[in-house]
Order: sequence, then structure tokens, then C-alpha cells
Amino acid sequence: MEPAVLDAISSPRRREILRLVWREEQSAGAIHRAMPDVTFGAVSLQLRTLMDAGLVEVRTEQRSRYYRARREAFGPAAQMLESIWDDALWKLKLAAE
Amino acid sequence: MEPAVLDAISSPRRREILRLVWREEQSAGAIHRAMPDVTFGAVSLQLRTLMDAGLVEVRTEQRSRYYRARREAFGPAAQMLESIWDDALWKLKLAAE
DNA sequence: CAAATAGTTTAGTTTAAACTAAACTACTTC
DNA sequence: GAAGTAGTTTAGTTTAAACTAAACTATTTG
Repeated sequence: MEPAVLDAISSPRRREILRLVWREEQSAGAIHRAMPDVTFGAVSLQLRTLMDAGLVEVRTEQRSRYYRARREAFGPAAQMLESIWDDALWKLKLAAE
Repeated sequence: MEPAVLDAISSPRRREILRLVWREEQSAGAIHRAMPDVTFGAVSLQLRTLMDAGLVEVRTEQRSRYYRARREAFGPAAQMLESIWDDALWKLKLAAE
């Protein structure tokens, strides 16, 4: 099969999470607060999928767990994701939210 | 939503098809022959999906229909796909088949 | 140690994509 | 125009991902 990274970035929800933790860590709770249309459990499961794929790492501090992307693990997908997130239309869409 | 191209390349089967028609056109039948684990109908449906996303185009000649990728439609995903398909491990995998 | 906070895991359900079999369309050749 | 070849479409089924609710673990604070 192709690199696992392709499977991982195939999900819009996981891409949403990745965008949040791309350049700075975010706690699981903060990630959940950014996507209130799903339960905390659902977010946690997606984080686990990303962990299993080696695409994020986590740091525990007090009661919180802080996730961030392991950008070096994305290979050629990193550039694509950054391009898409930088894209003018994408920015426009975010602004409209 | 993000560009439709991400949805389209989220499927391993569609990526397989795209790889086949990336640099030269292939008839629907030739594409099907390259993936004998699914029916011709299944291949045809995936080709339709790719057509609807504007990622392939088709040319009819005689009884055959020749598909090829519209590489210009892939944006930043084009580079990623090419990188992945050029990847040494990927080549190795193909050699082993 | 009880209660609160932060997150994970389990078990089961929902949903959507991918698939198959078979009917159908279109073109070609005899 | 019948038969064959090439491909598409339809209707229904299978499968897997994503989800929810609720139980659970772990840490902190009173």
C-alpha cells in the first residue's frame, strides 16, 4: 500500500485537526472546542488514529494532553497541505465562518 | 469545503487509476485489465467520479473511450502524487507485484 | 478521599463509499 | 440486421469509517 499518511489525510475531520496542530500544539479540549459539531470522544478517536499513523505527538501536562503535528512525517503531503491551507479561497472560506 | 481534488484522491482505487492515466491516456478496458480484482462496472463508476471532479478527460475513438488525467486540475496535489509515485519504496512495491 | 476536570475507551449505531450483477447503450463487423 | 465488442448505468448489497452515549482512567483541588 501507499504511505499511511495518505490514508490519514483522506479524512476532512483529520485534516481539520491537523490544521489546528500544524504549527503549534493544542490540547485535546481546545481541539474539541474548535469542532463543536462532534463529541469529545470522536475527536479523541481521530487523535488516536493520527497517533497510530505517527503523524502527531502528544505531551502530557497536568490534566491536559497537548497534541502537535510531526510535520517531518508527512513527506510530500506536507507541502500540499500547506499550499491548500494557504490558498486564497481557503482563507476566504475561513473568513466567512 | 476543501477543494474537490482532495476527496477524489482520497480513494486508493482512484489513485491507482490516476497513476495509470497520469502521463498517457488509457482506454477504460485497459484500466480495468490493470485492476482485475474489480468489475468493469466498478472501474467505470470511479472514472465517472473522476470526470465529475474534473480530474480526467475522455476521448472517444471507435468503440473505445480513452481517459487521461487533467494534471493542471490537481493544483498542489499533483506534486504530491508524483512524489509518492516516484518514491523508491513505491517503485519497489510495484516491482514486487 | 470526594468532587471536578480532562481525556480515553468500549460497544453499538449510522452513514456513505465502493462494490456486484445484470440490464442497457453505442459502435463495428459480418 | 444479428452478433460481438466496449463501456455505462441502475438497483441493490457489502463494508468500513465515523460517530454517539456512556463507562472508564487519571490528575488535581478542596
